[in-house]
Amino acid sequence: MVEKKGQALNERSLLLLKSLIERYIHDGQPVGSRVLSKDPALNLSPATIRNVMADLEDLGLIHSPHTSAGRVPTVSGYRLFVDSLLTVKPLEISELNLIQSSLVAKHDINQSIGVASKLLSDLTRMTGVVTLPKRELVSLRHIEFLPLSNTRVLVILVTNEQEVHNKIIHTSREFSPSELQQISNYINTMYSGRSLAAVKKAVIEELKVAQERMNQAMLDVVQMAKLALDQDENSEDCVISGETNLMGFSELSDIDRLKQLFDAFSQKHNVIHLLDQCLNAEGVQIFIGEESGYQPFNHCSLVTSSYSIDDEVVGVLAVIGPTRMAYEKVIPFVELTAKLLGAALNPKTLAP
Amino acid sequence: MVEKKGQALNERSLLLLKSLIERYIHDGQPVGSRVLSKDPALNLSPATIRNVMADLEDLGLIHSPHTSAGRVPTVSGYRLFVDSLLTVKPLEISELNLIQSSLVAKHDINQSIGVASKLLSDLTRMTGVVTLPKRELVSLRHIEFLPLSNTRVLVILVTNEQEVHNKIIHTSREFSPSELQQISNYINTMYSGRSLAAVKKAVIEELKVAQERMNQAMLDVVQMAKLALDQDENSEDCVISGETNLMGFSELSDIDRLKQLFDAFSQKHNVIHLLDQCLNAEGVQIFIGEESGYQPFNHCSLVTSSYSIDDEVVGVLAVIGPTRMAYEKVIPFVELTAKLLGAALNPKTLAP
DNA sequence: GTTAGCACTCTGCTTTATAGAGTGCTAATA
DNA sequence: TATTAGCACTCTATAAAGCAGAGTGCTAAC
Repeated sequence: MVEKKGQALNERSLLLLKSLIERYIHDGQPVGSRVLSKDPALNLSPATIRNVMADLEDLGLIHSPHTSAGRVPTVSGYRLFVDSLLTVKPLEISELNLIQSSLVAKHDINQSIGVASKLLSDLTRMTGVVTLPKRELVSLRHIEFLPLSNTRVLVILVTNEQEVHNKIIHTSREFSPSELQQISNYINTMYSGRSLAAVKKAVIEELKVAQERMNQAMLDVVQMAKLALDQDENSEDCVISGETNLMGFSELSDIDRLKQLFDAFSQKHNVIHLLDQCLNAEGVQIFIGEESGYQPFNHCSLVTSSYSIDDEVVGVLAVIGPTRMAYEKVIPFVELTAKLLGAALNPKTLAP
Repeated sequence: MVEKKGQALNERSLLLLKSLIERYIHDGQPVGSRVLSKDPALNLSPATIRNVMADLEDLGLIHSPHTSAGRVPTVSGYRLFVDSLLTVKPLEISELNLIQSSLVAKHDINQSIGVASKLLSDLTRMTGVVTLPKRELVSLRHIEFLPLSNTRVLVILVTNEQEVHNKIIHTSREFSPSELQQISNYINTMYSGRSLAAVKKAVIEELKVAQERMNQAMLDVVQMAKLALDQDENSEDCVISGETNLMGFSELSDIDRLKQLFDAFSQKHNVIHLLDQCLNAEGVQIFIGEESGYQPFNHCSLVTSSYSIDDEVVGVLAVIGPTRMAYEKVIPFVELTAKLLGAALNPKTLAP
């Protein structure tokens, strides 16, 4: 038995680990050999179980808070569990219906995002986050310039049927309403239908050409377009709901830890940065405890999934909760919500 | 002494109450007769102080957590304190400068509100709230309609130089761009410069007239205007910052209480409703403990002030913290912030 | 009216005792 | 050789007991 240390685990050890973690997730208390011995799937005596547990502890998969206290999973233990041991549980019909009906209802983008975030938090009783669709990836439908006072111009940017942005830019000189009209006409005919990223790229290209050719009219157009497309920094990039749900969990009941967590939620940019990493990965991705690399989430897990509009990944959503969460339910739930949110945002699937 | 019960308090008792509350606010622990006897302003023996404290307790101004524990102020005690005993402390120059410079900087309305809220929370190390200016009270500068698909129309509403709203409305029939142009021209010439409330009233009046005279063109105009002006329900009406600051206070360290408090913050509408009550009152208003009548705030105090643009009250700001807060500093601070926020939002004081 | 003195009460902390849970090790068993 | 029963041991959690300290209310003296 001692020689086995560090070697691959056999079937029985894995089954035992699975059983232990399931039990711990359910009860929230360190699991001892006695309770596990009653699991009919194992059918082992407490003594044998203790031997196996000692092996698992040597491998760093479980850990004993103190001598007389059963075992709890470590991060590595959870990792192994979600990667290869987990039996995902199909969603209940009622939940499925709720998600479907909530997201299908007529909403603009922001409302849909809000609904999704609230669904995530309400149904899991944890915290839900949804990032807004990356602006560069949606396409330009229509742009409009309205003169305000002096050199200030209001830009209205319609990205698809549902979504309208507005912002104020400061131009280098004063433009007349008809000039502005001309400029927007030009941009609309040239670029509408293309993605904002593509438009931005094209505009920068045009800028060079216009400068070379000393084409003032063209220069006005592209400079204006550039100003209009430049990112606004302080835009709210994600919607978080159900923060207070996390206050109920005993593993997060430490007030300092909670403060860090809630500070993180109100800062947002760190959360966004973390989620942005998932933009590339398709499907569900999980961060357990310190795996997120973000200290306030050390005692939390994130179950994330990117979501796509028309097969293009545009955003990420996630459920945040204590490491001890019902992964087998949360994972399929996050997966489905991502899928349905993507569908709900797709202009093609919307009634005109 | 016994006959005095229920009668007006003499000078000395009030001075003692003041001293006691100041001490309690400073230390956060029940104040006993021994410590108060060392206050040179009182110059009384512990025994005498105990007698006076017994009177104050009979009057419900202070309260003893248990037999051997000094006294703490009750809500009535705090009330008397802030109403008649408090010596407000002038702001420090550095704070004054910070507020001034932060608010004077060029911002649009939303940014100014955010800055004010953050100032309130940062400088008090408690929670800051600022309601957005009541929309009815600002005046219409410009309105514009852009056709989207079918019967959907994008409304751009410019209320003053800094502020732009946009929303989508559904019209009864399809309008051509030129029709929309005509309609907006008409509304702009007729109503711009008037307050939104006045415009709304006038529109409803016109609606009747147009219906009577069967004037279809006019009917189109006013119906469109009405749709454009109707309130959007789910608009975010206030900005809260520094929620997590409240996690540091021992009197709020109960996790259930905190949960209630944070739920209240994320719901917002109850907070807004509470603050709306202060719209009528000029100057600083204070709610201590249960006085707010809103259960989650039972262990908190609110120091509120309305703020005005051009002598017209348009919104409210507040600091929320534990009942045991440094009122003498918070009050002048809230007062000043309200004044400077109002000035910062006044278009007349802004550079064109 | 004010104050010193004193018995009394209540908290908060430390100490001690006890029951219970769970372990690791050893020796017996299949 | 793998499994199991048995047992001494460790650690926690909880309650009970003891004790110092803070503060009070009351009485009697000033």
